[in-house]
Amino acid sequence: MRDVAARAGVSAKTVSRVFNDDPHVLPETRAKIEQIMRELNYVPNVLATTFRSGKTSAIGVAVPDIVDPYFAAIARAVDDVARKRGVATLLTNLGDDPARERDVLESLLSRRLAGLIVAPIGVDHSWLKRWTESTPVVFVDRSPTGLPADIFTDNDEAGGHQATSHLIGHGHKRIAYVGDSFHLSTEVNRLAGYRRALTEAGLGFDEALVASYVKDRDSTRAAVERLMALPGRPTAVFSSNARSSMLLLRALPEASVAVVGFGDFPLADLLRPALTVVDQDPDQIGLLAAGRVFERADFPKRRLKRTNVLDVTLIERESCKVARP
Amino acid sequence: MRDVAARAGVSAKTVSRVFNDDPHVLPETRAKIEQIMRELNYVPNVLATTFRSGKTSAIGVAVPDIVDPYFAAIARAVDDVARKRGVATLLTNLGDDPARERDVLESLLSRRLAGLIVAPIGVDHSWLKRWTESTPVVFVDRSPTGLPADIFTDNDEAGGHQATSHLIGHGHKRIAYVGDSFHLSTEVNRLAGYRRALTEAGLGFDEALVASYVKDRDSTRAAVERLMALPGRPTAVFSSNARSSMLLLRALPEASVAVVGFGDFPLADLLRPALTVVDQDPDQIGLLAAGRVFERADFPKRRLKRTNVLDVTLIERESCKVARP
DNA sequence: TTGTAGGCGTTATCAG
DNA sequence: CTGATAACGCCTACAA
Repeated sequence: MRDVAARAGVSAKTVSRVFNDDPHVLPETRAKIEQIMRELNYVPNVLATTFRSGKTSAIGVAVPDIVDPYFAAIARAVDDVARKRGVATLLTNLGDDPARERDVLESLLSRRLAGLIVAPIGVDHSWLKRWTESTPVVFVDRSPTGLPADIFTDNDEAGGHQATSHLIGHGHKRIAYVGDSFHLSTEVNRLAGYRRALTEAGLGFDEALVASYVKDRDSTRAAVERLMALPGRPTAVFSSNARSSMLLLRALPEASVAVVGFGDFPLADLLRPALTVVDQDPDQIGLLAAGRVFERADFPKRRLKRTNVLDVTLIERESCKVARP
Repeated sequence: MRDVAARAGVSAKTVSRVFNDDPHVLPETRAKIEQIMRELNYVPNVLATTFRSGKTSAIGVAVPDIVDPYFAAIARAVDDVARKRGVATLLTNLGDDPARERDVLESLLSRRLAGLIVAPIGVDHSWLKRWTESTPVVFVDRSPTGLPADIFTDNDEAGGHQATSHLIGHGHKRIAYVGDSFHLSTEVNRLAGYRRALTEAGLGFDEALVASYVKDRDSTRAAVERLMALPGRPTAVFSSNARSSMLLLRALPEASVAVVGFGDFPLADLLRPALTVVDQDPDQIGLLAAGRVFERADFPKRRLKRTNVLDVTLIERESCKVARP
């Protein structure tokens, strides 16, 4: 900037004004400076600007796993919204270690972002309080713990209920539940919905039918073997998330049990049998969360509903129809 | 920091020293300061540090589309490497407008990252030159244009040749090529491989068999209809990328033509027929690219091979066997 | 319309 | 081993 100012025979402040579209600059002065900026290939130091002003024109997104199409879709939806406002989106992977969540998030927050959207993996977010005083933080998919904050999530309980009821409607009486970890609000709620559906149908809840650590090929295989060897062998399975569904389809003996999954994913409809799913709307969640971040930033005092639950819908395909009991 | 220094009765510099593990601090002074830092919940301002030092402990990754599992895998692999070194990864979506590529990348670079990994969408990267003087930039998947730079890419030509030869081996003589845009080096090379295989087999290259704008449902449908109505109707298709493959499988009349795709994707093996693919190794690319960034950062003078081409391998499944001519 | 002074939080330098 | 001072590049406030 110094060089530009020197070459143009003006002060640094005037150069700064040109960049910030300050109207109080003579057109000719402006033209000259712009010319020299191009020549010198000058790009203002965003860092210095941010440092000085305390805010960057970027929002952060943190998700457990960027490879998961659900989170990728949320991230892209956020990016679309931010892009329209000329704001950059910085995405980061949380990984699978809850203990590192704080480090990763603070590394983002310390860049003085204009906002942060997070699908958490941790079990305590009270430490986030001091950050929320200066940066709007919006949760997606999973609720925060120990912190009041904006959250956009799916109606997991209703979805679990819908999926299970649908299988019951197809005549199944022994329905297994397959999921991964239980420290997430989503899983807890989906299991609750599953349980309620069973109870309402007078089927009763059997703990043996719950397989809760389906995370990779081995654990999936083990879970399937255990379930299939059960005295009252299940004729149907409710898979509580897309990752588990994909693993399950690989491990299940072909067309041996009916399946309904929570969460649609690419190609689910091209499988044989095509997978019946409870469809979430990650694009919508990303859209709303990004909108909320900007709304909080623009109108800090506005009172808004913190908890926002989106409806889910069942997409009936074929996998719920196989193996009628 | 000021508060901490005041409370500890030392200067700011000493506090700074404690943070930077400077050995020239009395253990008791250090203990006292650490104590007070905890009490005050002091977190150093990364921005100020970066601003001052000119380098952040973060690397950037920019990809065309984060929803594409290939790019998501690269990003996660990079993150894994960076995480082990205690470096954060900032990911960003380039989108589909080549004109915006520069803005997005400069917004990343101006944060003074320790390095940048980019799968470009643009057609000119000469402007990046001034940045590469201060920041290691490594390309992945697609080559840069107008700029010498590190690049890790698949052997696209060999892959195209392999896929096409494989179909020829199954007796096909009319093999279509389906891809998306042609301004990418990857597509150009895959087409070249396709062409070479045809020529080597004495089959000749027929421009009518090339469908180059398969980007969404409509364009895919149109392309398939055109190809199927051709006088010499193709009995096989080489799809030059995973996105096109997924679209194609949806649009193709069931089991009507043999297919080999470039790029594996989740569930490709569970489809009926299971898709035969040329397998890339995005994890490996991410790993190598991240390694190179750090190597360039640590040893600026070391001479390294710029262009790095990774081998691809054909995974034979079923889709290449249907519709034998 | 343009310029000057001061400071954002940290660290390098050099002195004590 | 510790401290004072200056500087990183920019912007706000104020002055000319």
